[in-house]
Amino acid sequence: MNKMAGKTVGERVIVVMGMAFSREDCPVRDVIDNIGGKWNTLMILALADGPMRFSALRRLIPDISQRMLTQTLRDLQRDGYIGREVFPTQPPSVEYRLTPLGQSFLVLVKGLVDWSKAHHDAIRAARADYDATAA
Amino acid sequence: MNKMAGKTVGERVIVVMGMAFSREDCPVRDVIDNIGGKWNTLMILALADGPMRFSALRRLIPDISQRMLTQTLRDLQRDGYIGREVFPTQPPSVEYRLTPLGQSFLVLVKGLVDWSKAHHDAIRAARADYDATAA
DNA sequence: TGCGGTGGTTACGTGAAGGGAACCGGCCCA
DNA sequence: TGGGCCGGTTCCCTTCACGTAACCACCGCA
Repeated sequence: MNKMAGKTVGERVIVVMGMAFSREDCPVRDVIDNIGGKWNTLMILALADGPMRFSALRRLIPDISQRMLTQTLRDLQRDGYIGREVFPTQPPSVEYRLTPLGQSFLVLVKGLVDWSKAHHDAIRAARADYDATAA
Repeated sequence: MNKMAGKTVGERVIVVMGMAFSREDCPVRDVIDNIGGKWNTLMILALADGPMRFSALRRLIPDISQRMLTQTLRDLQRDGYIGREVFPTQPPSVEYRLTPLGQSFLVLVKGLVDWSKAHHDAIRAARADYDATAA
C-alpha cells in the first residue's frame, strides 16, 4: 500500500496551507455543512440571549415552517450545539438553550455577522462591477 | 403604512440580539451563501499562499470537476473575493489571487478551520450520543 | 361543543446545487 | 498526423434541501 506524508493514498487527501483535508471525515465539512444550512446560524443567534421555547422561536422567526424549525433544532441538538429540556408543565413545554459548545460557536457566528455587515457594501459593489463589465 | 423601529413592516424583519435581519437584502446571507457552497471555502484556502493558475487548482483539488472549478472561481470573483488575471503567454495562462477583501475573509475561514479542528471530537461525540440515545 | 395553544410528525412537490461527459480552438511536440 | 495541455462551455441527469399542507394527542377555556 502506497503511503504519503503518513496518510494512506486512496483516502483522497487534499493538502492546502500545510493542512490536510480529506473529503470523507473532514472536520471542517462537519461545521460548514451546519452553518451552510438556511436556518442554523439564525437559530444559534436566536438562542444567544438565553433559553427559548419552541413556540417562542416560532414567533421570533415567523418565516420558518414548523417542519424546518423542528429539523433545525434536531440537527443542532444532534451535533451538540444546543440542548433540549422538557418541563412537565401542563401542557408540557420544551426549552432549547445553547450548550457550551454552542456558545463557543456563537463567537464565530458573531464574527461572521460583523464581517458581513462591515463588508456588505464592498461585496455589493464588486458584484455590480462584475455584472456591468461582463454584461 | 405601519412602522416599527425605523423599518417598514412588511419587509419581514427578524430581530435577534438587537440586530435586524431581513430575509431579502440580508448582509449575512450574502456571506453564508458563499461559504455554504461546497468548494468556496476550500478555494479561498487554496489561494491563501499566493496566486494560482486554473490548472494548478485543478491538480491541487482533484475531486473538483472542471465545471465546478470554473463556477466557483466565477462566483468568488463576482463577489470580489478573488481577482482573475490573464497573461498573454502561449498558450494563454490565467492566474487567480485573493483580493484584499478575500484576504480579510480568509481570516474568518482560518478561524472556522481552527475551531472545527478543535471541536471536531466533541461534535462527533455528541452525535454518537444522540444517535445512541434516540435509537 | 369546539377552538386555540402546546410540540411535534408525515406525505408530497419543487427548484437549485452539484456531478459527468462531451466538445471547443489554439498551440506545441513527437 | 495526432495526441496533449490550456482554460473553459454546454447539456443532461440526479440528489437533496427546503417549503406546503395536513394530521396527531392533550389540555384549558369559553
